[in-house]
Amino acid sequence: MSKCEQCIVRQFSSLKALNKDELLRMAECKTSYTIKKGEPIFEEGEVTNGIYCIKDGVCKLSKLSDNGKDQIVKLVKPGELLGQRSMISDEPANLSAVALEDMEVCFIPRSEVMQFFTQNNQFSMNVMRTICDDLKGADDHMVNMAQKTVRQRLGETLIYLEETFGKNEDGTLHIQLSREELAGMIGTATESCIRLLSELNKSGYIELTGKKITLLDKNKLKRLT
Amino acid sequence: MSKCEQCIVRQFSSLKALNKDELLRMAECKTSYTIKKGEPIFEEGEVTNGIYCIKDGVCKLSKLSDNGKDQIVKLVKPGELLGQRSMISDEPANLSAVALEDMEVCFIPRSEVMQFFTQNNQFSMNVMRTICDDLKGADDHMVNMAQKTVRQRLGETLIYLEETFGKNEDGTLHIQLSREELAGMIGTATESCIRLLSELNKSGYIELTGKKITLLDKNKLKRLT
DNA sequence: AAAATTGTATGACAAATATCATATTTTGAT
DNA sequence: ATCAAAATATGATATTTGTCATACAATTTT
Repeated sequence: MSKCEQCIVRQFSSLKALNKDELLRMAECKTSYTIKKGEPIFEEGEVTNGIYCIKDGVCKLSKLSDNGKDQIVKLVKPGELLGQRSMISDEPANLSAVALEDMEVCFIPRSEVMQFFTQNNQFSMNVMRTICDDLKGADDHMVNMAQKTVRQRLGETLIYLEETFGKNEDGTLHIQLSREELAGMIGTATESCIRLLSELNKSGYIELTGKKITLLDKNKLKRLT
Repeated sequence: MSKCEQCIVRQFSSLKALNKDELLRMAECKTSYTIKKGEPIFEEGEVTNGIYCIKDGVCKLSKLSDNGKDQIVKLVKPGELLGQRSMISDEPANLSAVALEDMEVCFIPRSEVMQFFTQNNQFSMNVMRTICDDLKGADDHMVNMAQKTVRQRLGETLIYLEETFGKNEDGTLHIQLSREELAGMIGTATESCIRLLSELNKSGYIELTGKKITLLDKNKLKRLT
C-alpha cells in the first residue's frame, strides 16, 4: 500500500487541501487499481460508492445516446478525480469511464470522502470549484455542439487535443484516439470524421501518417468554415 | 423591504436551509428588482457579485455563439437561484440571463452568501447538489445536441416545455417563446424551426393557433425520426 | 503464414438542414 | 386607425452530413 503523502498527482487535484492526518487515513482505506487500455473504470448507471483519483493514464467519459452512438463528454487526465458528481448527488454514474491508455487509479470510498467534506472546508471548496469548472465547460461544449459545424468542431477538437495532451518528438499528437472515438468527441458519424480528416490532409492543414496526426496550420484549423 | 421569512419561493431553493436569524440578515441586505419581459438580469461577461433568487417569472440563460446566434442553455423558474456558479468560481457570468416574462427577483450580495456558505453546512450542500444537477443536465443536453436530429430535439423540447411550465386552460403551452427563441433552444436556424413546426402541424402532432402551440400526440413527438 | 477480424478510406447517394429571397401576418408606435 | 417594423411563413436552392456499399490496410488469432 503506497503512501498518499508522497503521491505527486494529488497536488493537482482537490486532494491537495488534505492535511497529513487525513492523508494517512486515506492511504489506509484506498484501493489501487491497474486498468488496461479499453477497459472501463465504471459504467453509466453503475453505483460507484466513492471517487477515483487518476494517477496515470487518460480516460474518456462518455454516454450512450438513443441512436446507439457513444458520445464522449470529456477526457480526464492524471491528477483529476472521477465520480465526484455522482457521490455528491448520491446517484449512479451518469457517464461511463473507459481507459484510453493503460491507467493507474486509486479508489477512495464515499464514507471517507464525505468525512473530509465536512471536516475540511478547503477540500470541499476545491471540489465545488472543480464541479463549477465542469459545468462551465459543459455549457460551452453544448453551445459548440448546437451552433458549430462538424468541420469547425473537428478543427477545434484537434487543437484541444494538442494543447491538452501535447505532441510526440515527431510533432504528432501524443494522445491516440481511434477515428471512431474522435467522431464520438465531435458528435458525428465515423465516416464523416474520416472524410473530413482526409480533406484537411489534402488542404495541408494537417498531416496524416498512418494513424498519427500532425497539426500543420493551427490558425487555419481554428477558423474553419 | 419584504421579509424573506415569509417568501414562499425560498422553500424551493437552496435557501430553505437558512434559519430565522440568517433569513433576517438576508432580508436586510437583499435588493428587490422588477424586470420587464425582454430585459436582462445580467449579461455574459458581467461581474455579478452576488446571486439572484427568482420570485416570479421565467428567464432564459443563453450564450452568444461565434456565428452570431444566441444559444439558450437553460430556462429558469421561480424558486431557482441564478449566478451560483460565477459566485463560487469567482468569475464573470458565463451566460446572459434575460426575462421571458415580467419578473420579480431579489439580489443577495456575494459577501452575505459566502457567510451562509461557511456557517450553514446544509445550505452549502444544497447549493452543491443544485450545481451537480445542472452539470448532469448540461452533459445530457450536450449529448442530445451532438447526437439527435433537429426534428427530435424540437419534439423533445416541446414536451419539456409542456411538462415544465404547463398549459393554459385551452391546452396551449403556457410559456411563450418566439420562433427565434425556440430555435435558440433547439440549436437550429429560425426558418428550420418554423418549417418543422409547420410540418408537425400538418401531420397532426401539434396544433398551431397563431403563436400558440398545442401538443396533440406526445408519444409521437417523443419518437420523431 | 494464412485467415479472420477490426479499423480506415472512399464513392455514390439520400436525407437533413442552412441560406437567401420574398410574402404575409402581427405587433407596436405615432 | 395608420404606418413602420418585427415576426412568421414558405419557396427555391445550396450545402452539409449521414448512410450504405465496398475496398483496402492493419492487427490479431489460429
